[in-house]
Amino acid sequence: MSGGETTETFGLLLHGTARAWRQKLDQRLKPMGLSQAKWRTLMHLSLAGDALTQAEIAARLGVEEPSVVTLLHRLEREDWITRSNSLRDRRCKMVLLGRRAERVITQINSTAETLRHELMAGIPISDLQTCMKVLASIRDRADKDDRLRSNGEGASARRLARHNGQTKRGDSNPRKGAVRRGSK
Amino acid sequence: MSGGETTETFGLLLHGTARAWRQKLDQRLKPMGLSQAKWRTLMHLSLAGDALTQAEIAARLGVEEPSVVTLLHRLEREDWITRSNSLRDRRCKMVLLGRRAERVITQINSTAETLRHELMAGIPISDLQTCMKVLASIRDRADKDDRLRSNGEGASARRLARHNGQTKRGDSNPRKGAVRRGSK
DNA sequence: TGGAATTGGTTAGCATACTAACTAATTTTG
DNA sequence: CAAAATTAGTTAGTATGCTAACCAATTCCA
Repeated sequence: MSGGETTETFGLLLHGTARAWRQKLDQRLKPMGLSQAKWRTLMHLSLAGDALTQAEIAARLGVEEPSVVTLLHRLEREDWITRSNSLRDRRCKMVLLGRRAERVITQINSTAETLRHELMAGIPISDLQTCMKVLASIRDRADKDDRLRSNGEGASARRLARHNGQTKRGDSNPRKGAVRRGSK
Repeated sequence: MSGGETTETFGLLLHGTARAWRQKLDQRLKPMGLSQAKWRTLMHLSLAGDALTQAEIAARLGVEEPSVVTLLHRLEREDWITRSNSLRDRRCKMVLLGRRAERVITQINSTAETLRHELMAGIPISDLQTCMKVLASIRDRADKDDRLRSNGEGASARRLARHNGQTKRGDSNPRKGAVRRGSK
């Protein structure tokens, strides 16, 4: 290992911890027929208390829209949610919880809560808070756009799309013309 | 702050941070034709300094063997590695770095190193260490097997497959039927 | 007001990871 | 030693996520 010891391990540790957590949660929710992606979607819908558009869901989950398309397809196919066209805006589809989901939401939340408790039991609150501060700091930096560095153009406060507001991805996304292809 | 708030955010934060880090790394390595999964594989091969079997690679990466199969397929197709049958054990395939990989390994490592530096710049070492301690603690707990607790059955103290040793996964994998006697 | 840009959703194609079930080779054991 | 079990690798099928490219509706603005 070439680098500093501390920094070397951090990435692996962070990744490994998130992974272990996710897998454990998956493992416990699987008997209910739910993966983490599905559970998180249902949870956000439940928190919202109201129908959401797919774009809003994508923003809250922190994933791209095409990802939620298939995710919602699966959820719909399994009767967890329903989708209907918005009357306001004919582009939108409103997503809301189905009966089946409402019945198990609390159960699901308590499972997740129990796991959280188990995993963090005995860790001093202050350490936990320090850890969260560090993580938030790292995440904010990682979320920030590069290209302030490499690219000399305007690059003023581009988007910063936080994934908990409903800011969509107003990125430079020239869908139509002049795209670069053929890389690899 | 009372308990709920802290624990509520932690999972999301952990997940989001790991995710942001991963995406940033992917984004920077992509121009070199490498994703994180590929880069990590090459790094572990490089660290080993010698050929590894696929099972060893899976253990080091912390993924299942079927996952490395396709991963190595892609790496081989793109000339990053070569695979050959072992002379010792005709079941095994030995995997080793190709020329192409050797040439860029250092470059790859330095990219990752730079990113780490950027992301953690300005964070006090002591905070970082506290954070790592917390993460390690959580990960260890999440990796541990359940069913000592909730399940009253024999439970035969499974193993605890750490994903950094070379412990293989003698996991619950009853391929055919009815195995499970006191191995280990 | 009418074209241009933006936004919401979709499809297509790929990357990554999983479990289940299989084959082939080796090791364990009765 | 031969049967049984384990180990290494594979294939098949699925879940989850991504980017690129597209359509349709809406909004912006000259």
